[in-house]
Amino acid sequence: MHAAVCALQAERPRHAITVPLIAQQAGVTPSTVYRRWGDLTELLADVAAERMRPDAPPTDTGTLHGDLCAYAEQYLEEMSAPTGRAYLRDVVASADPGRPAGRCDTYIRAQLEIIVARAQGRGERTPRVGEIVEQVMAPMMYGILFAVTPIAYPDAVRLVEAILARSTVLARSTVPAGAHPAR
Amino acid sequence: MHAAVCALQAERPRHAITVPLIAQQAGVTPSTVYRRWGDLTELLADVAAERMRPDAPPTDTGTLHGDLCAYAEQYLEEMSAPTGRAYLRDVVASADPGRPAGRCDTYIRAQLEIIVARAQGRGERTPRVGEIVEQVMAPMMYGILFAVTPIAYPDAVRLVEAILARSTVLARSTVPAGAHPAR
DNA sequence: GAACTAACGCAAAATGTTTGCGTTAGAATT
DNA sequence: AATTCTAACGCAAACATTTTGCGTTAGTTC
Repeated sequence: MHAAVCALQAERPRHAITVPLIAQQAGVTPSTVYRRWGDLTELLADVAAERMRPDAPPTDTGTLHGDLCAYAEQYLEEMSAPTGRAYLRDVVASADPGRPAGRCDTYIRAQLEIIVARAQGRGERTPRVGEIVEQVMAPMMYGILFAVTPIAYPDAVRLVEAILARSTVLARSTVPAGAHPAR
Repeated sequence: MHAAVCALQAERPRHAITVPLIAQQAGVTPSTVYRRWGDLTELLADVAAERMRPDAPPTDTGTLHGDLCAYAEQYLEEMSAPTGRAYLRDVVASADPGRPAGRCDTYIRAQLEIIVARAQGRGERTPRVGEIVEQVMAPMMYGILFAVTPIAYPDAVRLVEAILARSTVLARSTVPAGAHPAR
């Protein structure tokens, strides 16, 4: 079923995708879709959330700075494109208590968790995952979904460097100078 | 027409609102609605964006800290409620080039502009509006739209105090000590 | 092995959406 | 002031989608 939706999304604009079409593509009747998902909105939200599930751990560049930049930039590139924005819209549009949007949040945190754990394993000082979500991912999401002047590649780097600079400053005031590299 | 939508939203769940219903409430025919807005999604997005237009300047508490807290808390209270979340969803769901979501961003920045200008008029040092959007409003939006553990009242205060603390720190390194109060 | 459950297909009914055509009200032009 | 033009609307028919009742089937439990 998810495959059917993806196939149609690849060849038609969003507003031209209907439940009967999906049903036909998937070889079932529309009533099956309606009974399982309720309506088109929920189905698309479910598919979009599933598509956002990471298929691999974030790339390991050797430094926290590199890992965060790579992750943020890849996410931005994916979600600021028309296709990605449509996924985000579909995910947010759902009013389901199953909360496809919540799954996105979970996926993001899981990836960041890996990056942070790796950095700590290398002895790097790191912000908490919640802080990264708040100060890097959230502004990017806002930029993608709301901002009139769209957010761009360098902004992602700036956000990452800002939070790293802050955690360094904080660190300097709580641990002896020189206990860890400047970045 | 907007009044008709609001009236229906006040007495029915979101999924029970249809174009023919709105048309009847507004005393027009459905075709009028379809021709003007295209579909229900766009109409709801338009109405939701309009409802977010501020009807008054932000309350003046006498300090930047107080103004920002008041604004952030009022916004959070409004948008984290089921009704407000529905507005946000409707706004984001639109794929219109007219970008109802962009209007929200504009409204927010306009209100923050007022708060910042007032603070500067009092001689307070302030973050830029863009920074406040990025570090206070964006995390709140993310919390409302995505987070599994919902964002709450104290978080808004924390976000405001964090950005003010940062701008104070920055200030200390670029202007003579004592040139402005600690907060 | 029989009863139960959940999910599905089918088809009809209900509801929502699109479109062509005629009308009207207001603005612009002469 | 009369005329033309335009944009928006109502109406109604054609069309598409959504909902629902009923019968069937596959898988599960007792």
